[in-house]
Amino acid sequence: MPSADKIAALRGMRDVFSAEYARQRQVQERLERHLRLHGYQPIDLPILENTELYLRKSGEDIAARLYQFDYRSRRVALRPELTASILRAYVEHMQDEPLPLRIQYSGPVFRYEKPQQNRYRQFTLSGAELLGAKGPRADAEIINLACGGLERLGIRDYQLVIGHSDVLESFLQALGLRKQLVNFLLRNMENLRKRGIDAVIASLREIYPEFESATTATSASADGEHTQSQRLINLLREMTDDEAHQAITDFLHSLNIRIDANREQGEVVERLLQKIREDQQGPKLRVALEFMRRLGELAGEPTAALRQAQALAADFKLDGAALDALGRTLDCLAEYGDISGDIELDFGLNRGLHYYTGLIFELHCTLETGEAIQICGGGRYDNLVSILGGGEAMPALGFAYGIERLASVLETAKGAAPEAGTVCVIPVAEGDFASAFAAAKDLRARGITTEVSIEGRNLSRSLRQADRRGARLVIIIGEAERADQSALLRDMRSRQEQPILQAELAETVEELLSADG
RNA sequence: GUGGGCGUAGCUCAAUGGCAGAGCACCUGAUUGUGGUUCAGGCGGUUGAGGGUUCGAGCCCCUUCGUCCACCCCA
Repeated sequence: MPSADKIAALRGMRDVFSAEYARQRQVQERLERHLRLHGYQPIDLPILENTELYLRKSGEDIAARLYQFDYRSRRVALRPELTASILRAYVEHMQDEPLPLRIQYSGPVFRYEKPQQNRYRQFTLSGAELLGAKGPRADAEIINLACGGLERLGIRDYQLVIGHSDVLESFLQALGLRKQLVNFLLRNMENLRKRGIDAVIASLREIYPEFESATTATSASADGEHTQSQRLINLLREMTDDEAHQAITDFLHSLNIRIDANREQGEVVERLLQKIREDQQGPKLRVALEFMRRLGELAGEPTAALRQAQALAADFKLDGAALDALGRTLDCLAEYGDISGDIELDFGLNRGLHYYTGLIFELHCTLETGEAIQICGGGRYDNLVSILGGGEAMPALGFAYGIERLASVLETAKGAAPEAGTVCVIPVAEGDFASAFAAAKDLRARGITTEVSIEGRNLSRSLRQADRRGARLVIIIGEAERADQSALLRDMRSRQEQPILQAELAETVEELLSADG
């Protein structure tokens, strides 16, 4: 028979086999129990959602990695995470529940990224969300819960990294930077830390050429301060976006100027306005970058890092509310007294999902290769409910573990092989299958894993197969047994066998197996 | 998106430019009702695809597809 081209699994998708499968399930089950013991109720959510759910606030990089498509004129997407779905479900069905609400979930998610070691396009997230709770107590509960799950799995050697997105974001906003620019900077904290300010500016120019003038070191228009157009520009700068927009539109109208019909008038005005405002972004941008550089250096032991951050905040005349809250969270966390991993503060920490509004944290483990691997991420997202159309804003936070990664961390520690067929029933001839199936049924009813050999090989081969597949006991039913409704029960370890009435088979097998322990 | 590695039997992989091989798996027999071993044999290939160089290409060159890994980012 001519064989057609082989169909392989899609890139980034994985087949999970016996030992690894068992390990992943075990991890999932233990975590579910752990979270349940803390009052987090499991719920199940759709894998397919309206694409819009992920576009509202997840951030561009998530959007770019979405598996999304049109299906019968609807935009749908495979979920890249579950927090958005949880909140969607909350807004849709759970707004009358008493708060705080504790929920857990587990299931596959999809992200179209380049696959590599410990990174796949489909993977499993298990997580918890604490809805309707604010303040350091709630923050500490979630962190402690996330760490507790690791301990529950026997992982005591891990690193907890805590950050706070408000410290940087509120500073950038207070500076009066354009929103686009703020978002860009938030995304590039890591970049700045690794490659320096120049690299960030270069990348800014590449992505947003309209900020070109803001990124050049010297301002060319310094001596144009008193020209009439400059006065007009200064006036516009003092207005809000809406006011300025209206002013320009009215101005053009009053002069009876018509704008090229190919372009939306509003768009032209918008661009003009943007151009006018960029010029003043330069100095602010430099202050922002300097602040980021210094903030990014603050990482390490919590008390010291926090003190340095407070000093930095004072230097830049920043109110330290976020830092105080962080300090209280750390105090609350200490009260639990069961964090056995290393704790580190990192003010440069910033996560890919852009809906975080306060606390953010990650858990890392070390693989046997010595390589660090992130196995959990989470944080606070107080405005996500209102973004998703909830009646009123609600404080909320949560975290999620990457199950495959957790399992790979445990792989080194303990690799319990899954049990294969415990009992194998071998019918010798065609006429013996009915009896064999009946015997197997009895055994399974008692919870004993049983396979029936259906290959139709001779007895020698069948026994060999049963043995190689790890059978503990073999039941042979053939011509000799047929007459008196018996079966031959063979112990594969002791190589001893005894005839047993088929009616008594299940009970005898159960006794033998329980004697094994 | 950037940079590497690898595509050879069902699977894992060998093969200084010179007869395409091994292990595992599968099948048969030694053994027609007694297993992990052993032995004998068998099945199995357009060397990812297409083009080029050469007397000769699995090997060198170009193109393309697939895949793994690193950077980026993340779980």
